[in-house]
Amino acid sequence: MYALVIEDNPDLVANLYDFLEPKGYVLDAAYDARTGYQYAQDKEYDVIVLDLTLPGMDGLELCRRLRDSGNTTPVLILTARDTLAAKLEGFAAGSDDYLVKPFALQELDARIRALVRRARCEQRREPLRVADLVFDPDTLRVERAGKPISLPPIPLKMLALLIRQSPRVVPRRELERRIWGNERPDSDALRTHLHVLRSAIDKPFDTQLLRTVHGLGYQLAAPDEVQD
Amino acid sequence: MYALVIEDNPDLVANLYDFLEPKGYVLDAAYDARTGYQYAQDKEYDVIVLDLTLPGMDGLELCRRLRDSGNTTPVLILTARDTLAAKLEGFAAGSDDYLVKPFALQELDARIRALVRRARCEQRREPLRVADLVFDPDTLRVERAGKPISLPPIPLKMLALLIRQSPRVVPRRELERRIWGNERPDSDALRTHLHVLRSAIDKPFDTQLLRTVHGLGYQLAAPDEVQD
DNA sequence: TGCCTCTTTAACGGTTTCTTGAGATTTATC
DNA sequence: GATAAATCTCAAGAAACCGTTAAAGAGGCA
Repeated sequence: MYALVIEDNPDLVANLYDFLEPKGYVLDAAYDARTGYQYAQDKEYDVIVLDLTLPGMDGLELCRRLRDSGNTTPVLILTARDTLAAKLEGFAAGSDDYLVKPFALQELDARIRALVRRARCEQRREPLRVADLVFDPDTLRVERAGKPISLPPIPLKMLALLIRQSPRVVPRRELERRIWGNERPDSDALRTHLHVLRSAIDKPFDTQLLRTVHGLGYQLAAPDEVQD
Repeated sequence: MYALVIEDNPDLVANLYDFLEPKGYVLDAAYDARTGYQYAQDKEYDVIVLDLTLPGMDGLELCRRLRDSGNTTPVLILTARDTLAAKLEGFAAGSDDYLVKPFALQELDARIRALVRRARCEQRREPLRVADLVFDPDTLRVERAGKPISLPPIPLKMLALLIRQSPRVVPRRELERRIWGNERPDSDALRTHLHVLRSAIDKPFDTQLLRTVHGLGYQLAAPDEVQD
């Protein structure tokens, strides 16, 4: 789980590292608002933990800007301001949760997990479809036009990611991160796996579902949803 | 917005009605756990507000059973138990938020809204529009007057920025900063990209949407939104 | 051990996109 | 109107990106 901590108190950040990393989090920390905003825009996180009193920019302003720019990563505000008005402002700025200092690290962990569980929207248990392509997340079976298709693990994972997001254009970086996490290969292996996936699900058929959006990412969608 | 309140204190329930219904909620109330569980299974709610101390069954147990039976409706726990252990138990049972009594009704409202926003998985974001120009932030599709338009990444990003801010005049510096961060190119490349964007979305049509405000910046707006 | 599949790395050619710079045009100001 | 500053337009070389293929590691399994 990837989390971005935007907080200017180094002691608190150190605490978070100590407590959360053993639990499987991968943390990035930003000590001022500008850096935090930049990180949030450049990388994909599962959650952003945000302090409100920051050098550079108000935390609320940061949250608003993220939302304005289309970023939907869950935001948990962590602050000493405990007035009702402050909380309401926090939610109005587009945050998802508001935790008042001092707080228990375990509660923070629990709240983050609850948030991420929600935000991933993975409740779907029925087969997913795009045009005549079907993917069953339970059995991991893939078929197109009734014909079963077998895929190696990585291309299968890519398909799962893409079909869940369909017809969204999934940025290349996001795909890489969801597949390899932090230790992505040195080379551009994504292209090769994508080629395998494409050969399996598109090549034998005449309508193409997996499209490349040059410089941006990949998109799995029925032709009538995209039309050029 | 449909909410189910499972709570045995009639005064509190009455308060919730008074406060939430004018805000557009439609409330169902259950005064014991068994009834609450029944309601939750029979109808679809946007959110369930759950007290923990209930006649019939423990609130946590109710929450667990809901989750076990595949119900993914957001659950907000509302209780007087404010120990850390109780909170952790609440989240472990599958709830999404935990609010300790006494609480402000406005905070409850804010938290419910945040939850519902998430749970609806509105990752299918609404297309943005200015006059007959449409931009879909998910699929990155751009069209004007029904005709699809294809754009390179940077002009596309500029369009995304401008259309989100419409009809604000966005200063040139701000555009540059949002696109390149701090390492902007040496030359004035912005103009070229702007030119590409303009050729694509304005040139083939007779009303001009992307205006230059000399000395200040650029503005994307329908003609009737601008004062000359 | 030997065969198999999967993953990674590397290289090529083709394509799209980005930057740069220079000349033409517009706008503000006097 | 004239002038300076800001902006627009355009084309060409540089850089980045993409699809494809091949071959070298890595690991499972008989």
